[in-house]
Amino acid sequence: MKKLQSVRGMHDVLPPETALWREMEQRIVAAVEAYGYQEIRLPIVEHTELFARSIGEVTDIVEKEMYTFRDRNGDSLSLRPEGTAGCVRAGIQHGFLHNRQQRLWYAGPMFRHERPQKGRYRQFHQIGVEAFGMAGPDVDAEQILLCRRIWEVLGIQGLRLEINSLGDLPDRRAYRERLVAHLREHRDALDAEALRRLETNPLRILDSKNPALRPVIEAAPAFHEFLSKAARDHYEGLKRLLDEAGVAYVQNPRLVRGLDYYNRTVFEWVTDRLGAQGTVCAGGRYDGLVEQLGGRSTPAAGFAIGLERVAELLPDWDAETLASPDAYLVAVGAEAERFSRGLAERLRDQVPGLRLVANCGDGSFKAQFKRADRSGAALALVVGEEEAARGMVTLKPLRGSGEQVQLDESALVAELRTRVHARRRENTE
RNA sequence: GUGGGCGUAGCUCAGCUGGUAGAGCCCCGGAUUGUGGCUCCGGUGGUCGUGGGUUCGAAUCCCAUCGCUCACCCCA
Repeated sequence: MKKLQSVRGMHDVLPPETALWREMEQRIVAAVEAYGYQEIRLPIVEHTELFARSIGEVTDIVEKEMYTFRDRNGDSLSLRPEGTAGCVRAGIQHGFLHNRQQRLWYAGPMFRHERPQKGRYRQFHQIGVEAFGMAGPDVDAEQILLCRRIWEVLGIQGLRLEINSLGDLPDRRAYRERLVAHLREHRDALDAEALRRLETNPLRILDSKNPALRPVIEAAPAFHEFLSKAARDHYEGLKRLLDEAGVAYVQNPRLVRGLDYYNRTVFEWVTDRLGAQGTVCAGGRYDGLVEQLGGRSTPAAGFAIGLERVAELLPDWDAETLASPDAYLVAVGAEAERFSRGLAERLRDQVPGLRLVANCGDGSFKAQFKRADRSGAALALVVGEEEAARGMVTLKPLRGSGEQVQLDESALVAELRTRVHARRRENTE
């Protein structure tokens, strides 16, 4: 039989690494909620049409990266390649974008059929936020500040913020036309790649690394000359807000998007520590999307964080410790086992947040202590015939200093409460 | 879709110019009759990714194939 294996580009997260992920997610969510964003839970599968209409028919994502399949009744469905489309769809469907502001966040897996490499997977995970009903650059700035706070609480340093304005749709159309015209005039100077992009995504040609194209690219019209007054003011407003907040940024006029729905502000947080996939977080405005999907015209802005990439940048948290239980209950002998089963349940009742492993599968004191040690527990609780007969429990610290002591149950509960509390505080600092 | 690197025990790897498989870690037991971590002793565990070829003989050489990985491309 062929060896069973996970699908290419889709990975398991195992303990103790899962503890790192939980910690990371909890901190991000806490930061997001500190700005009043509320959680929305969305389906992983949507009608294919939703993504075609929002992300864009001719984008790489829609053309060749979506997991698309037929439902039993013939509908074309797709695994979501990103979160914004579903969020907007839900907003329109339930009418919660009408005439009001909304700040929402979501988290979960996204799917793109790409060739996997470092930082790029076929199932990857994002936490994203979307804000609706706010047209000014203040929300853009707020979201960038939110990002900064997230890096702060995660202890991640050295990210570079890049920003740009894509202008509004008419600006972009006008620019695109002029750019295509310019490139057509110099068709002979273009390479095969550029010629292909001329039809699909001409803005991308500006990114070409081929030095032979440099003269043509430098002679191309500059986009910022095509920005409308309103878009320019918006962009200037954003920069002023960032300056006031003390956020450092780099203007990158070549920062564009693989998704068609963005307009005006786009930004990315980038690292050079991850190899080729350096974008850790990307976002921007998409004022036209709600209307494009059939809702009433609604300004909107959002961003998404790539969790696999962020996880790679995390400081050295001690996964073993985060994942390990507080105590391991050792019980040897029939009487002791009986007593310890009841004891374990009472302790879980009375000590909030206690993570207690009760020994299963018999074993000598020696064997059970070995298990206790390997479980990573800070404490061993020991019940032998002697303790069981007297209703006592021996508490033995397994890490650090401290002698073992015999306690009755209420003293044990008190002791565990203070230890668990102290440990929780430690881990959230 | 294209290219580079790599596939040997659960994990990390060694195995030189072909002579038919090893270490460390992990796991289990013992030295310690109610006490883990250190040390020592013993043990479990591999169709050498898969298929074919060359050869008396292949983990080792050749071909194919699959997988992983990194990069191009694209993006979170």
